[in-house]
Amino acid sequence: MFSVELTKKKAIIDGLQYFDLNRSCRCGQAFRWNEHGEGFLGVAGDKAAILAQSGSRLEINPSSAADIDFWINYLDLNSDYTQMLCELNKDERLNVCLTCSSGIRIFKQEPFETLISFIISANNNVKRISGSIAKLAALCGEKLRFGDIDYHAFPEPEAIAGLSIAELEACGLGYRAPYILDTAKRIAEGYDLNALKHISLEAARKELTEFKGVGPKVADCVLLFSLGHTDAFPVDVWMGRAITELFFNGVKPQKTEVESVIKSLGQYSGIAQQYIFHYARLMRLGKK
DNA sequence: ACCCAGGGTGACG
DNA sequence: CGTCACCATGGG
Repeated sequence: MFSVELTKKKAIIDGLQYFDLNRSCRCGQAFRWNEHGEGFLGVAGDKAAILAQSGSRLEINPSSAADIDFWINYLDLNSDYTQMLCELNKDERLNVCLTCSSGIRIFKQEPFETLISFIISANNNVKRISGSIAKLAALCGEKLRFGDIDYHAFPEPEAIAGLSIAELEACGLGYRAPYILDTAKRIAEGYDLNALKHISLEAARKELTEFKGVGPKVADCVLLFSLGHTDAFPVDVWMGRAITELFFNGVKPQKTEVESVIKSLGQYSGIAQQYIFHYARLMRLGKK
């Protein structure tokens, strides 16, 4: 599948297929990856890494040498996308998306971090979302060092739960501040997000939308990006446009018609969603 | 000044 | 059940 070569502190992965670091880091699934030299510097939880790709070769430079397996799992490199892509490519309407978006992998993120991040994402844009998360981490995330790089871990639920509304608003969270506070308190009190991995998509959705600031779209992002539900299908403004163009010849469909299309995409519809989303933004569908 | 951004809430019918 | 004004904030 792929080989791993370990040096003192780095790992060289070779023989990768269907992996595009640049697209995966920029596609809007995670908000703590930034360009760094030839690659990307990212933070997940309390871990950081510098990643650089050249063809089928990926260099992983982790903040701790013990985290190589963590990053291989985070990047979902152990999954074989061959069969899934083959499955999705049977739908001709997806061909153009899969071509333009090839190599995007769904990162396996931590549920609480993902939940907070996507509550922030509501009616917001990627640049501002990233900025707010960075400010939140700087405010109450553990301060850590990676070589000569200072960074902050994503805050623990208890840390966010201890903030005031004013402190949260200072992170640029606007009207979402009380949602973030309430959610952090619930998790700090012991709500187990990981349990949602093992129940049905519908039941998990219902649970998540009980959190303030979490509607169907945010719930599906959390389910897809952190809870292993590959058939969760977030529909935002871009997806609405893309579905209208790709599946309904530009005529806005009914809600039930959209649901029918999603169902037809099968158990990997969420992965397809990511490819379609990237395609829609790339093509600026619905804009000049 | 207006519109938009990986939408959700609450009120109203 | 569906619709819709409103919600903070910053960039285009």
